[in-house]
Formats: sequence, structure tokens, C-alpha cells
Amino acid sequence: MINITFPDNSVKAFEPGVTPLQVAESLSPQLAREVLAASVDGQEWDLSRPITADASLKLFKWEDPEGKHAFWHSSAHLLAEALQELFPGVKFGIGPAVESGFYYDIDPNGHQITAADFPAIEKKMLELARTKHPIVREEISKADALKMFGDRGEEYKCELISELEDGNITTYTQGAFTDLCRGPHLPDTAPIKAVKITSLAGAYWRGDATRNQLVRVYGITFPKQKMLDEYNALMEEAKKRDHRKLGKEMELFAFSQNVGAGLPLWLPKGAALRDRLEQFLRKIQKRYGYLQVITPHIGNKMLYVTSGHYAKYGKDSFQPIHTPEEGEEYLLKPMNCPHHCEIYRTSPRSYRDLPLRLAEFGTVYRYEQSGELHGLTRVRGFTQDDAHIFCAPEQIKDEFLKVMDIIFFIFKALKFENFEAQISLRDPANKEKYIGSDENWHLAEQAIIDACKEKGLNARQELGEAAFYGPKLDFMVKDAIGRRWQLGTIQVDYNLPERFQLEYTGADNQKHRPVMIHRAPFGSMERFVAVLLEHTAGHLPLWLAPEQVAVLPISEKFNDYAREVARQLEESDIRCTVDDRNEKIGRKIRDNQMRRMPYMLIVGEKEQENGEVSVRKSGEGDLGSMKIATFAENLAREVEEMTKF
RNA sequence: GCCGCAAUAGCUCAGUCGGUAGAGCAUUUCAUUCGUAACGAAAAGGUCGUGGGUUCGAGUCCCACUCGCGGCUCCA
Repeated sequence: MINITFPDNSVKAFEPGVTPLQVAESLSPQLAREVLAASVDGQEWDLSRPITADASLKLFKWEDPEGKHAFWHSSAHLLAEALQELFPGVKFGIGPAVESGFYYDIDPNGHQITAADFPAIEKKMLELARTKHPIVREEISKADALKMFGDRGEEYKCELISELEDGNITTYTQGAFTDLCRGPHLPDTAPIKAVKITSLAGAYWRGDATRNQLVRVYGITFPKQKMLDEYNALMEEAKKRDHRKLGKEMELFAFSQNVGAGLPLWLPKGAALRDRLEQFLRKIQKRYGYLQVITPHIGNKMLYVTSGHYAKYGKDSFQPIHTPEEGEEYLLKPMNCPHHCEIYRTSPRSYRDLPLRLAEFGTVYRYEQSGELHGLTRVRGFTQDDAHIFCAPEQIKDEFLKVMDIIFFIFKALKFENFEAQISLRDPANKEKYIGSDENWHLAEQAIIDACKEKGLNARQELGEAAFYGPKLDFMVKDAIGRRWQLGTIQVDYNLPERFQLEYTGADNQKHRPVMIHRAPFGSMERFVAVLLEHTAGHLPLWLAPEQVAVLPISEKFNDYAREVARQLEESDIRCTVDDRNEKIGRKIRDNQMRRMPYMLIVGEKEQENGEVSVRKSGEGDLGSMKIATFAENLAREVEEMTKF
């Protein structure tokens, strides 16, 4: 007998060779029906794979990420099997599970696969799932694997196999389909009850733009049809939150073919919203000792040669602007840092001047690839809420912590609770991609790691994600359909001070080199507004809403009183409109609700007589009547509560 | 930049086999003067993204470009 230890530390004895599925059956029939995957001694394990020695066992259901992962991974194989039947001769790349669903990359080998084929693929997948073919794991030698996939002309699989270690190669087979795969998988495909092929896209083989482009078929599956219906409803809902749609509806921003792709036009309401965000951040930054500066939108090309940006990005940027005078070249500024370095250099600096914190809402232009442009989240002209902190090396951690405080405060004020943090480090195997000394890289990376630890921030560390001049800490927020966008960023830079020969005189009367911290809590005004819109579904917090109050007269007889109410509220800096259309009150309420109006004030005979307003709050309904001044005070207090720090 | 898909009224969309362009909402006018989520009637609104081609005839078929969408690659 062998001893199986469960997560609650209880131990039960089983026959050697027992499978996780059999263990589940011995515990409860319901568990056996719901279990999808397992781990044995922390290693992913098929439900049907025998356990031969004492081990600790975890069982995963749909609710567990590991359970979904196995379900979708097996679904990817099912998709491949269906594609193999429908389009004989297609060659397979890779087919993993992803955050919501799975995909398979295929070389269509002459077949034309379009969205019109989706129903047929879905039908075939369900048909195959119902055959309940077991998914069988086999260990295979490298030579046999190469022969097997080579005979079938699976060049992509062979390339993968050739890089694997012999003795460590497994295949999984269900029905007529065998795939190179590490697993784990479901015991059979029967639990896959609902299938949706979601989209089709091109994807480079192994993510390399110089190699073949394969067709990536995306799908999602569920153990119940009802769950697919819910998923579809959720996707519909998400589409309504799309910031591009909301931006148009709410008249915040627009694009024009005549201006150019990726160059947003901020409409009056959007510009006002942006301004409120800027004022908010300015106020905080003033408190933290930042000094506002303003720098031009272009700079001499030599500035970027000095910074190193020209060598790295020159070819892929907007090209230099030539002047009537021969030989002069200017670039649209792609970042603000070199300008701020020049500000630093305008006078000799002492250690007493540090940290020097220069802030600017700086508009920059970057030639992003056309296929990459996306609403306000990826544009060619945008404004960073930028600042550069010049400090002594021993001040880094302290300054870093203060920046984190600002970011946390902003996220809290705007209720971004589900953000993720990522520490982007240098890829030690690929040092030539970066500039700067090993020692400085080490110092900078350690400063970030220590600061996160001190704040108790659970940040993921990613190798190879650093900027070419230094490591960074990024904050990510998800959009309506789960795509991750980077918002706030903090970056440590030993490089630019070196390149610009920045110095300060220390207490020892010697020259020292300062360190630079780049930081942008919003990231960019454009992207931040985009994510804010999706996050709130357009229901912006009261202090940011383009219009805070609509006054709705019951009939035209009360239009004058409504205007008087609006006038008084505007005196208290409340953003107010009067809906004096010739419509019934029900209609006005509906329309203003649809426009996401935070407050509606209904005024008729009663209110006019008493100098009152009848208050209706979005999401809460009728709050009853009160004096105009009382309402104004309440609203001011509500705004104050939201933005105080 | 690459792969695939789309572009019709201000918005959302329909338009069959190639035969003179349609709906709802929004807008304007008229009527109504109304108490907490849509009163009614009428009118106006389109060089079917742009440029070429095929055809007696193109919103519809073909080509190119632009813009957009979903991914990939990239993201200072």
C-alpha cells in the first residue's frame, strides 16, 4: 500500500498504481464527477496517470485555475483533432490553454480557413467530444518522436522535439490525433459540453517576426452550455464598456483620418476631464515637493544621440524635421527625459539641492506600428504625466517609496483595486541589449526589489522586460475584456546621468553623479482615461464627471426656476445643465440616466414655492427634497471626500 | 510592419441573383404643459470610405489605397 497525503494533511492508504481519479471516486462520487486535474508532489498530473509511491495529492476542479487549464488544454487538442479531420494536411504548431480559453497555431497548408468555418469546427469538436475517446499519455524516445512526427510532415513539432531532452518526451493521443505534449489532460474529452471558436488571427511561429506566420484559432469551452451562455453575455457587456465606444458616446475624444491614425482629438468634455485629472495630480505632486517645468515638443537630434535613444529607436521613429538652413535636424520628442537632464544642467547642483523632482505633463510622439494602434491605449501622440527625480544613490529607495505612495493613493482614489505589479529586470543572458555597467544594474534592480518588499507589494518579477537603460516597476490594470495595460511606471536610471555628465557637489566637496528616477503614475493621460472609462463603464466618479447635475423642470412653466437653480449651483463650481426640452419628466429622467448623469434635480411647482430641489441620484433613486444650498453643500462634501489625501 | 476581417444616414444596423438606397434611435417642425426610466404626428437626412477596373448597368464582382477591428511582432 502507498500513503496519499491530502492538502488538509490527512493521509489515506491506497493500492500502488492508483490514479487521482480513483482516489477522487473513493472520496465522493460528486468529486469524481467534478475533478479535472491533479498535482502529485507539486507536479502536474493526469487524472488517469497511476501513482506508484507515497505522495501528496491535490485535486483540481473547474473553480481552480489548474482545473480550467487542463480542461482548455485538452480542448486545444480537441480543436486540433477537429481541424485535422476538416482540413486534412494542416500542420500543427503549438496549442496551449490561455487565461480564458485556448488556441492552436496551425499552418493551413493551402487550406483557407475563415470565420465562416467556425460553426463546422464547433460542430466537429462537439461530435468528437461525445465519442469519449480516452486521452492516453505515452512516453516516447526522442528518436521515435522525431520519426513519428517527421513521417507526418509535422515540421514544427520536429523543431520542438529536437530541442527537448531525450527521456523527457511524452505524447497524448485521443482518437486519431496524437500530439507532442507535456500535459496534463482530462481522462477523456467527454466533459467538454459547450464549444465556441472565438477568433482567427495571424501569429508568428515561436513569436519571431522573421519566421513563418501561422493561423491562430482561438476558442473557449465549458463543461455546461449555461456557462457558455453566461460567457457570451459577459462579452456583450464588455463590448459596451469599450472606451472607444464610450469616448464617442460621451463626446470625450475622436479621431480623424485627416489628422492621422493614432492622433487623438480631445473634445471639450474630454479636455476638461483630462484637466481635472492633471489638477488632481499636480496638487499631490506639489505636496511631495515636485517642481513643474515646461519643455518644447521638438529637440535637436544631437540631444537624442547623446541620450542613446537615437541609436536604439531612430530608424523606427518619426523622421527628423529639416530646417530651411542646411544641416539642422530636429526630432519630435519621443520622451521628456533628455530635456529634463538639460534643465538639471542649467546650474551647478549641490547635494543640498537633491532630490530635485522635475515634473511635466509632456506630450511626446512615437511612431508606433500601424497594426498596433488601439483607441486611446496605444497612440502616436500622447501626454505623459512625467517626472524625473534626480537624487543621490543613497536616496533612491526613499524616493522610490514616495513614488509608490503617490501611485497607491491615485489607484485608491479611483478605486483601481485589482491592479498587478511587475518588476521588469534585465535578461542576464542577453546583456548586450542593455546599456550601463553590471554594478549599476545590480544596484538599481536591488533598490526596486527592496522597495517592493518594504511596501509589502506582491510584484511579479520578469527577466528581460527591463527598458534598455534600466529596470522598472510597472502597474497593470485590465480592460473590459481582460487585456492588460500598463499604467503607472517607475524606472531607475543610472545611464542618462552618465551620458549627460550630470553632477552634484557632495558634502565632501567632491563631484558625484546623481541617479535618475523616471516615473509616471498615470502612465499617459490617454491610456489612463481609456482604462478609467472601461473600469467605470463610463460612470465616472462625481468629481471627474463632465456633467455632475442636470436640472429637470417638470414642464416649460418651470424652466426659469430651473435656470435659477443652475445659476446658483454654478456659483459653487458645480457642473450643471438644464434639460429644458419639451418632454415629459419620465423621458428626461431616462435620457439623463442613459447619459450617466450623477445627479438629477427635478423641479416643479412644489420646489419653486419652497426654493427647493427634488434630488435623484444615479444608482440610488429619489432622495427627496432639500434646499438648493443644502444640496450644493452636500455635493461639495462628497467631492471633497473623494479626493482628499 | 505581418496575417485575417470589415467600411451603407449623426448612432446601431438591413440591403436576396448585379437592375433607380431602407429601418429604429437621434435631429427639426407641429401638437402636448405633463411629478421620478421612452406620449403622438409629420419632415428632413446618404457621391454606399477613396481611386481604378469588369459590365448595357456596381452598395453588391475584381484590384489598389485609406481608415477601422481581432491577433502577432513591437512598446524609449
